[in-house]
Amino acid sequence: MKPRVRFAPSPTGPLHIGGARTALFNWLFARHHGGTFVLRIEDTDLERSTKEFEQSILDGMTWMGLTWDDELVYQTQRMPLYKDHVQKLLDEGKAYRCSCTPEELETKRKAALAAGQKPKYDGKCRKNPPPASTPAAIRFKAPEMGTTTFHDICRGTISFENSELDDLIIARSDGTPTYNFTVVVDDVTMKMTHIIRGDDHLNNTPRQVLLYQAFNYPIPEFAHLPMIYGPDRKKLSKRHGATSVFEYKDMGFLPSAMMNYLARLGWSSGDQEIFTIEELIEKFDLNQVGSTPAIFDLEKLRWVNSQHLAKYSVADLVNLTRPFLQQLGVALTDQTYAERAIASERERGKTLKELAEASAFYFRDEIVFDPTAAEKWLNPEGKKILTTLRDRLGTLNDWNVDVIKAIFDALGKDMGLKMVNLAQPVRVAMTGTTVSPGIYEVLAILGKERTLKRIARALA
RNA sequence: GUCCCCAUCGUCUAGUGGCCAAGGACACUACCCUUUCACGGUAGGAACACGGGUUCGAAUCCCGUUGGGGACGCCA
Repeated sequence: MKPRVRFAPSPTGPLHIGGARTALFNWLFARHHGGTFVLRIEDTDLERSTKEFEQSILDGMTWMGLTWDDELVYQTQRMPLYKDHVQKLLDEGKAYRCSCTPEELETKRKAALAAGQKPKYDGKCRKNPPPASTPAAIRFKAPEMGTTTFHDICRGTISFENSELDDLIIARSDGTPTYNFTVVVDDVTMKMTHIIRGDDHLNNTPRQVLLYQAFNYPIPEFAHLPMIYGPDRKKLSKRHGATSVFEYKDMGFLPSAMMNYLARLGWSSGDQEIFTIEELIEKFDLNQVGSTPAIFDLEKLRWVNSQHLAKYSVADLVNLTRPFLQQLGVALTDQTYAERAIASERERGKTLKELAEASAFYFRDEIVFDPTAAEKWLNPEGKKILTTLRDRLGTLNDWNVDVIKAIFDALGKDMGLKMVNLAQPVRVAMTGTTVSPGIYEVLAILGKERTLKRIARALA
């Protein structure tokens, strides 16, 4: 049987790293087995759900390359289905009306917590049902005794004492259904075979299993993925910095690298670190997913990104880098020039943004001098070197690495200088900084005209 | 507090009872390459949380302890 899996985000925020990882594992599982991956928008929280967030999540999925099958499913469009299911439980005496107010419940919850107890609904309305005229939420009548056990692909058998659970609300007093209820109704009616989701849902699972049983529905396979933590070992959140996938896009990470890195958080295939998307699909399966939480490591992501970057042709790299250069106020006009420039810098940036920043000097009419670098190298000694160099370079007809190197070699000998003392003032004059590709290469790419212009400006 | 989950280098992980005096990768350090910075190369430090079992044999199985996390909503 081909698996059917889903990713079920609620549109109350942009797609974040944790969600992207969950979506990725579902997607890889479906693609590996030739199954179906569907997207369900859990928008029953009318207060916080927005169309903007929904679009943002969809855009994030698209950017990551996580293509979904079938039509999008919206929970808000399935209200009749939930109503029927609620009614069914009510008719069968498996649910009851509850008129306890949220304030009342909150007070009891706080009291229980203060007394060191697990907050649980006390069953007031289960014993004394409110009159039909009063407004009420609907609660599921959960068994008070016994044990609920289910199987998890990542963790094996997990069981909870039913006495730990309470009668959860399945419909609010305004009639809208709640999460633990819709999830069960949807997963069953959408014929999901595997529920792959974050570890934080593990505690919800026994409640959901009880609902499956109440409806006499078959129970799917569960796989609770270990969570992703920040460096402080707490659930990844805003205070850990960038959490939205778009922030990573803006930092210059490639979707394939994000996929690769995220896949390796909790999953592995021998000693392999770098995977193409095709390899990921081919090799991924849930039985190689571990159960230990992982800490998000930006440095490793950068390295993975650099490995993916290395696979691109120079022409592709130019296109990839263009938007980041634009953001720096730099426009690429000459394709050949751009390719030579980017090619010279490609080993020097682990992200597209870093690559753009390192390459920007090639394209600026007036480079920006780093004060420390200028002070150190554009001193009288440096200027003397630049003056002499300008004169000698000016006589050249050919302009390539070989002839430029010859000029530097001769100049070094004539002035009795080590190459580093010769190269650095020129480097600062050309790039504004002390860091760049080989100086002959930089000059060769810049061309005679730009080179002489920049020397003149450094001398000014 | 209660319940549930987790526990191999700083980090991601390999390991499914003997092939492990624990392997790879990121990061770090040193050296090489070298006109700077990278890239690349070589070398190095660095882990089975602790205590009991089971077994001829345990990183691997069981129990406990400790530590960490998650959940305890008319949020999802």
